[in-house]
Amino acid sequence: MTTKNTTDTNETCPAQSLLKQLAGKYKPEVFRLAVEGPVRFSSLLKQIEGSNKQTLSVALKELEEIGLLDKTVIQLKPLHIEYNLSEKGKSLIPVFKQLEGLA
Amino acid sequence: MTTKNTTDTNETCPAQSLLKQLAGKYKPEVFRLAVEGPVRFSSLLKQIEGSNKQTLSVALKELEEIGLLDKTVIQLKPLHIEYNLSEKGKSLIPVFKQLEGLA
DNA sequence: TTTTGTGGTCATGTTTTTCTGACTTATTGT
DNA sequence: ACAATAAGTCAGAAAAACATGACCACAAAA
Repeated sequence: MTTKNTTDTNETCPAQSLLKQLAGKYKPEVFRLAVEGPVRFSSLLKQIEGSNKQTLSVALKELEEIGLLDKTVIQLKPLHIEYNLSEKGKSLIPVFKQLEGLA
Repeated sequence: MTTKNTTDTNETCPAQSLLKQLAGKYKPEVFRLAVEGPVRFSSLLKQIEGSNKQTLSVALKELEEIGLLDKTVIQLKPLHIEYNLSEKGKSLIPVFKQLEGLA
């Protein structure tokens, strides 16, 4: 495993980790939908063809963890949760735009 | 029930595939080095810590396939091959720059 | 002649990611 | 009472990505 560095972050390339985190299944899709407005778990499940709970759940959790989405409990009574693009998330919009232009 | 679909082409998001193709192991790293000048198989293997032939080989092949790198045989006698950033590849530089700024 | 270097492929493992189906807590609808 | 919706979790299986070591052709150096 070539363990040679004290800090275990062999990240010579800054884009590497971010890129990996963004590329996960459904993530670009979720991001794109979140740009248009708040998104919800069950709606995403229906909107994203072939998606499944587990993967979507992990995708949302990770997008939240890296600070691109904010999770908000809107109501407890009929449980209602929303995910919104954070400021950091918004700062990624131009990157996506460029990417889409090249795809 | 994860909605069964007749047509199996679920590419609603244009950034999706490109993002996935860029995020593979060593790929951002290779890209970054290719920005600085032509890169070669064996040099990359040494430069990229913990890299292995197989994965690197696949990475180069895929970067070539999606048209980001151009492969050139420089010499046959002592076999010498170079990979250079293509025009499409160069057009991705600003995207990477932005990504690095946010990472 | 054996080793070194370039640029890989191939078969086989291991690891990570993704998928499936069952289950949960709580509320509203029939 | 029973089913449905919301927003998930959990265990296990399948698929995709990644790593390892052997091997190949060819050339040059020791």
